[in-house]
Amino acid sequence: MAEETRPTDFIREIVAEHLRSGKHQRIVTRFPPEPNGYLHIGHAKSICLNFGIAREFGGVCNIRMDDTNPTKEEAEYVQSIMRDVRWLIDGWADQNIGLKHFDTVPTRVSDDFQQSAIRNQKSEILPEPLYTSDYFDNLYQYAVELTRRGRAYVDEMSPEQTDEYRRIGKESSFRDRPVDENLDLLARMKAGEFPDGAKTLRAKIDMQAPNVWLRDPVLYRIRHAEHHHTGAKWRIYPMYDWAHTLSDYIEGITHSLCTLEFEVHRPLYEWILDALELSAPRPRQIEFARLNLDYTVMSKRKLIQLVHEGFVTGWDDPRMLTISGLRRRGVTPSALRTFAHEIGVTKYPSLNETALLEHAIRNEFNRTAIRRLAVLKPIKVVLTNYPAEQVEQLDAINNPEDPNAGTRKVPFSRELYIDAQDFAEVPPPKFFRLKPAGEVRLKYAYIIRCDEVVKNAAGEIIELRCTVDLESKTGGATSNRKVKGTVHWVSAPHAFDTEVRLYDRLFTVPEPDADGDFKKHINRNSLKIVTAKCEPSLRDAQPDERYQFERLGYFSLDLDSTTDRQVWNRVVTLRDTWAKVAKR
RNA sequence: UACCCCGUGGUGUAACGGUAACACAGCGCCCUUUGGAGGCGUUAUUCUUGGUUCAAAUCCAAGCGGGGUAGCCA
Repeated sequence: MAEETRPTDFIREIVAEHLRSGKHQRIVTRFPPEPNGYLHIGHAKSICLNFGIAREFGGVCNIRMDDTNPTKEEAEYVQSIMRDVRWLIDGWADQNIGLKHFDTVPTRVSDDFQQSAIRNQKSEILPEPLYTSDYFDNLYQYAVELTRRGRAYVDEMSPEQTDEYRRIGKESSFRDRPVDENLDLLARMKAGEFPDGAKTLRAKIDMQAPNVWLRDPVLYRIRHAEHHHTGAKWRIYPMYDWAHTLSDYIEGITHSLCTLEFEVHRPLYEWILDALELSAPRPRQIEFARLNLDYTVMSKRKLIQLVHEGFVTGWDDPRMLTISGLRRRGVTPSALRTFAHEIGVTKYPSLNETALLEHAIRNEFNRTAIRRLAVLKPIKVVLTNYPAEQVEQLDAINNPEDPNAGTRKVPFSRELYIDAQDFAEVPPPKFFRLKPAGEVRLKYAYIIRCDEVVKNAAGEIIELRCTVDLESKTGGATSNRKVKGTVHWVSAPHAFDTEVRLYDRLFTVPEPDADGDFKKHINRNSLKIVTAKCEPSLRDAQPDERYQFERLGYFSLDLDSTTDRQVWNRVVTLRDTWAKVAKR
């Protein structure tokens, strides 16, 4: 399997070296989402990287909610994130997930601290992730320690002034406050004595540093806000750099993998570990390029606009590249993992073609999907020389790629449906399908010839009257006759109707946000709903099964399905070389 | 503007100083009771210029191009 071939990237090389040299005995990575939105395929890349490394090197990947900003985060997102992560790694890295250990918060009390993996019990109750906010006490103690060491101070400048001073490299007049005063002020900040924005705790580094993140970054800000996880306990909240670095340290993370935009934060990450003189082994931050895909947008901000402004039906709209959208559409975790594996991991900010994702899906589904016959846009075909009351049960192969999938019976009768696209009254060149006086094979059945095109008053085609070569059935005398085209069909009296949702890309251009106005490139025809005619055996279709409607694509049952009416999602079309030829 | 990072076929990745490999996409042919799948073939003076070396995609320098950062967001 593709995902089993050994992937080697610069991060895995570093990890392997750290194991070889004995710097670490056991690898601990982490996936640290902020619970302020749904996970998307870019997060999937990160999940596959972090859990993949834990899995390959026999380590652990902690899942930690990076919840340091009470005004932006909500508990409901925690549930969706957990669901998405577990779905994506299920059956693959279950043994490597690091969760909250029986309600015990990790506390690094010794150098050999190690986070334990918790077995995925597959219970209905979602296990609890780790939370940065569980370390708030710890983080505060570290802040006191930093202040005591004279490496931090309480500042009173306004946000605007702080920005301005940072830009020009000027020191705050509060910078050289005595340690005792800083300690006192910090304690009073914590006690809630000051209003929002009145004071901050700042690291005392170097206001002239070329890297602006070293120009006395803010470590704590005052926020009189309720936190989704810690409630009303805190009035000061740590900033990302402080919280993330020390959470990594507390959990014994060995490799802290993040995206490129945090590259300039790394000196600060290391400064924090140094300033506190924290004992080895220390975590190491390594950055990689985030996932970019063509014909889509990836940021949470833009995805949320698509939802709120009604361009899609929700976070799990099958057109959305959120994990929940992909899941609903019918993409499997394994296909997503294969995709993540195939795009690789580098520091080059690339733009990947969505075609690669489609390929990963097709490649897997070709091996696993059950073949069925369905007609999306029916045209009636009447076989004039076939007995009116006769019904044959023909053998059809369930999956030519998998002999064990066996066969099934498909009813055949005098009246059928074929797809409108498989008939042309005035055929273009190289049209191998049905045309007046032309022949075509009905898959698993007979060769037919079109004798007559019947139209209504409006000139629309009502039915095709055809004759069937009665000897041409599989195993028959003329079954091996050379006929250029083969077409799918369904017996009219036996077929049943279903709703089928056909999806196209959400945007019309490869880089919708290149000009800063992605909404004007939205594809208004990204969803088409049709009523399809399906062969009877499809009545038993299962939600977790993937189907190929022959010659059309791969389909999956949508959760809107009821006992009365099935709703299908087209996950991806089949490769269609004829469509390309026809275009020219 | 300052600082940091990155430049290998159309796209993405590999080659770890020894003469450019793989996947996807495209195109052509073969095969086919899915115009699917499969098989075969085809696409690169490794951004530029200089330097080091017997030897450079790999090391060094400059230029050019792209990306990131400059929230009391993460």
